Formats: sequence, C-alpha cells, structure tokens
Amino acid sequence: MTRQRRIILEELRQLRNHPTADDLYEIVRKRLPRISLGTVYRNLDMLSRTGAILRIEMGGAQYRFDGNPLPHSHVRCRECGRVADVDVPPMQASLPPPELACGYQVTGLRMEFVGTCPECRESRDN
Amino acid sequence: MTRQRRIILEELRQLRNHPTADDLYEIVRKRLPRISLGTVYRNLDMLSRTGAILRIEMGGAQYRFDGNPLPHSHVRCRECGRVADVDVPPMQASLPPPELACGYQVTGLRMEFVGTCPECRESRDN
DNA sequence: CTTTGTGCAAAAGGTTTGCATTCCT
DNA sequence: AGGAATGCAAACCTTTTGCACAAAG
Repeated sequence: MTRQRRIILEELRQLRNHPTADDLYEIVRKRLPRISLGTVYRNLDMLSRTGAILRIEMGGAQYRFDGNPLPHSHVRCRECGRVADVDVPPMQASLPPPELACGYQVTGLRMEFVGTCPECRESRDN
Repeated sequence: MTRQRRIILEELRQLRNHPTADDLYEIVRKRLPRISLGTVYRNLDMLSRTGAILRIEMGGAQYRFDGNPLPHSHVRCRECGRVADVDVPPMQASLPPPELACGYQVTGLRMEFVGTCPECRESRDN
C-alpha cells in the first residue's frame, strides 16, 4: 500500500459521484502533484481487481469508478455520461440455461438505469 | 442507399454473431475490396441511428452490432467479449423516481447477461 | 447539378505498457 | 540488496473527422 494508492482510495471513497480515471487524476494531483495518470490507472485497476472498489464498465464510454464496492445500482446520464447511485434493491433475475443462450454458460447479469442528470435537464431548460 | 450501405446491412443481417466494426469491415471487404473502415463506421452509425440495426454498447469494450433491431437480450463472454442472443422475454422493471436516483430522471434500463462462451469454455478444458 | 457518401489518412480520445528510477523493507 | 511501484513518454486500439474526389438521385 503505497502513498499513491492510499490517497487514490481515500479520495475515491469520499466522492459521491463516480469519477473517470482522469477526473480522479486531477483530484489526486492536488495532493500529489507529481503523480502520473499511468499510476492512477494501475492503481484503479489493481483496487478493482481486489474488490476494494468498483469499476463501472457500461455504456460504451470511459470507465467510471466507485469507492463503494458493495453491489448496488447506477443511473447513467444519456447526455453527459455522468453516473450516480440508485437506491433500489438489486433486482434478481433468473439466469437462462445454455440452451437459451447460444451455448453460453450464463453466470451473471449486468444492468444500469439510463436517464438525464439534473445538470443536463437544467441546461436544456435554458 | 449506396452500394456500400446495402452490402454492410446485408452482411450484418445474415450473421448470427454480433460483430465489431472491424469484423464487419473484414467481411464486407471480400465483396468491396476498396471500402474503408471509416465508411463502415459511418454506415453502422447511421443505420443504428435510424433503427435499422442495433449498436450494443456495454461491457466497456468495443461496440458490437446486431442486424436484428427488435429488442432482445444478449450475453457477453467474460473472457473474449463475444456477444450472442438470449431467448428470454425482456424482463420489465419499474423505473425509480428521481428521489431515489440522485435527482436523475430515469427513462430506461440497460442490461445484458454475462457468462462464458462455448469456445472459451472448451479452450479452458484443454 | 447538387447533395450526399466515399476513400484515405490523420487526429482524437482513452487506456496500456516499457523502461529507467525511486521507494520500501 | 531486491522486489514492487512510480513517473514519464511512447505505443496502442478503437472511433471520429477533414478533405478532395466520386456517386446517387
């Protein structure tokens, strides 16, 4: 656990939104001016593989990171890509057997809500 | 409707799998050797915006395209990223109100199953 | 004819990687 | 000293774009 990794984790943990790697790089840079973007990526990758954080990879855009590793749902803004938490119990679906899934062994389900964030809604009203 | 667009659509329509733009480029190139990757992207983009095809954008990886524009579910292989259809009725979930979603206006739900494709399963058994 | 689309090549993101250096124990 | 992590920069990959030319209606 290096200084860099600790600070990345600390900052991510106290963010309510779900930053991109680059967002986080800018934030962490205030405390560690010489940190590199590569290090941020390497640590985020590492932390998400050990389960300390969540890497949200949906929507075709950039990765987003979540300091809360417990499973929960997200909404993504259709316009700007921002991601936020949703307070609903993760719904459970039954997983289809291989016969219905082209022979795939289905082990999980990935989902997120889609919508419009307050900022984009507001800027549209102007 | 140009020759290029027609052929891209024709080829995509008769594929069971869900190719990436580059896969499709290689396929279409057999019939149109001088077509460019840019044209493939432009047409896929166009066709998916008019609803003739589906652009599958999940899983953080490349885009995948589906010649069947009717809503249906997909499985993605956790190992190689391949995508296939799943024969289950699209489940319906109730959308949370803004109070539960950090103020987002939620309008939809995006989901896909996750699993292992037959090829990856087999190559693991070796 | 005018508009739209194409081929080519370069640019644009976002993410990963090679390497020499630094840090930690 | 030795292994792991860092900073820097370059490489990578996928997707988008500018532009001159060609095709379509």
